[in-house]
Amino acid sequence: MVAEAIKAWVMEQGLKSGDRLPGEAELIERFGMSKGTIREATRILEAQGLVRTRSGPGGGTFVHEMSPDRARALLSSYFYFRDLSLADIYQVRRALEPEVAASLAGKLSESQLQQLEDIMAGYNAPARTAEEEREQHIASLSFHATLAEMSDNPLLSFIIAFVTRTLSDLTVYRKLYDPPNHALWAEGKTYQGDLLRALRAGDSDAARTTMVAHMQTAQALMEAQEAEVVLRLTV
Amino acid sequence: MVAEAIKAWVMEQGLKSGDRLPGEAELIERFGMSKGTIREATRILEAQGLVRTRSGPGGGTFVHEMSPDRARALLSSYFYFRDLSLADIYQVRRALEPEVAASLAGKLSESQLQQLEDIMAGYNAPARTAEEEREQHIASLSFHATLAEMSDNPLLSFIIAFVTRTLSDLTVYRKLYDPPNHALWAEGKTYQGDLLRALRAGDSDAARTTMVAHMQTAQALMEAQEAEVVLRLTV
DNA sequence: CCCAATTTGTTCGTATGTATC
DNA sequence: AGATACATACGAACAAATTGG
Repeated sequence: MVAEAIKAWVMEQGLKSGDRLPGEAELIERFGMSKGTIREATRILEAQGLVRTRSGPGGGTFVHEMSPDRARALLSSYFYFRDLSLADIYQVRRALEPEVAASLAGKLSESQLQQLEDIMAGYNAPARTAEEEREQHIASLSFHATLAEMSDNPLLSFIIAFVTRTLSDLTVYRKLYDPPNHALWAEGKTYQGDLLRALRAGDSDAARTTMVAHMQTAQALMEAQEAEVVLRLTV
Repeated sequence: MVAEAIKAWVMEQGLKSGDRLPGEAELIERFGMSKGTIREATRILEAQGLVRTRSGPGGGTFVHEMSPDRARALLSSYFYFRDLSLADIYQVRRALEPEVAASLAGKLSESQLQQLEDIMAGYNAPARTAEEEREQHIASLSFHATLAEMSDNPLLSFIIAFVTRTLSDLTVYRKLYDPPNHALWAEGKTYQGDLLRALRAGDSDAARTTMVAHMQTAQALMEAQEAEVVLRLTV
């Protein structure tokens, strides 16, 4: 396939992000294909997020560093036909997030800690409507994604961002925020406060055990809501 | 973009894997675009692994369930510009693999256990050439990918398959198998034997602690090799 | 503000390849 | 073998976007 050939050529040339590929005319000549075929090939590379094209003078096709969001979207379509359960997702969260918390204890700048506190401030007051409840639920998940982004491990950051985003989608899609479960929810917020204190104090063990407890609470909360939804649907 | 429109239409229709999309002619009519543009769109969907096309009568474009390997390849290109270190990869492995081992203890059929033993048999005898060492290294990683596939958690399976494959690539690319480090390597094999016994016995705690120890050994092995490589290159 | 040059984007007509009946 | 139904490929013309004078 032509796209593969172009991709191989680009890697062989050692092109970096931002570098320009030859224009359509030159690619046609170099690979001996018609314009339409070359265009299909560049579209394929674009769909894979490897390249981006602009028209106009100075335009063309450029090597592009895939955004985390694009990678997440591509991976999502892999799981489109594979149904992930809450238990599946939380098995991964329970294993990874305590590890992240422990590794970041004492390593965060004051502005980073402040950023996390700002997110928490978004759900200090109890939600009164289902709408508010949904927003707070999402914000609380973004707390975890933000924390993961502060890790200098890009693999770990990506996985946790992916997992929390998937959980957000599930929450909204299946309305897992309604009805509100205030008791467990408040307990979850307490854990996040404890976690922040441990991170600031540089107490790695406390951060880990707090996160473990938080994950258990969150999973219990979500699974209770899920059971509730099923009940509502079947009765 | 047309590809997005088609994708949305497919999801709206609730088409499942194997279902046929309208032919080019009908797509042209339905989306009001020319042949070439429609073709580019289907190529984009094909590149994302959502669709596959066949020529001939009864051919056409079909909804397709993305293969794990395709998903892995797409995700790999995300990390192409982001350099993953051994420490990054092992931070994830150390957190996830013991969890997998614990959750599978006592749950595997005899034929699954046999499959794992067969893989181990491939590196019973010590390697004598660098070539053999490389093959054994890869086989030992496939032991972990195979174990992960036995989990009924598709998210966990995918992540571990991705991580072990990335590690294989790194190993080959940076020749981390040469020179052989027999002492640590033998120790790693012992752990895998212990692990199999724990899995067969259904001892979940033993499986977990064995895997933890194995991960530590493996990371130490790999990092020692990495240091060795750097030394050879700089001296 | 408009014009001209450059480069991708789209269309149409036609021809070829490929698999099924 | 031949007809049919479909994707694949080519080429030439035209459209749209962007930049610089």
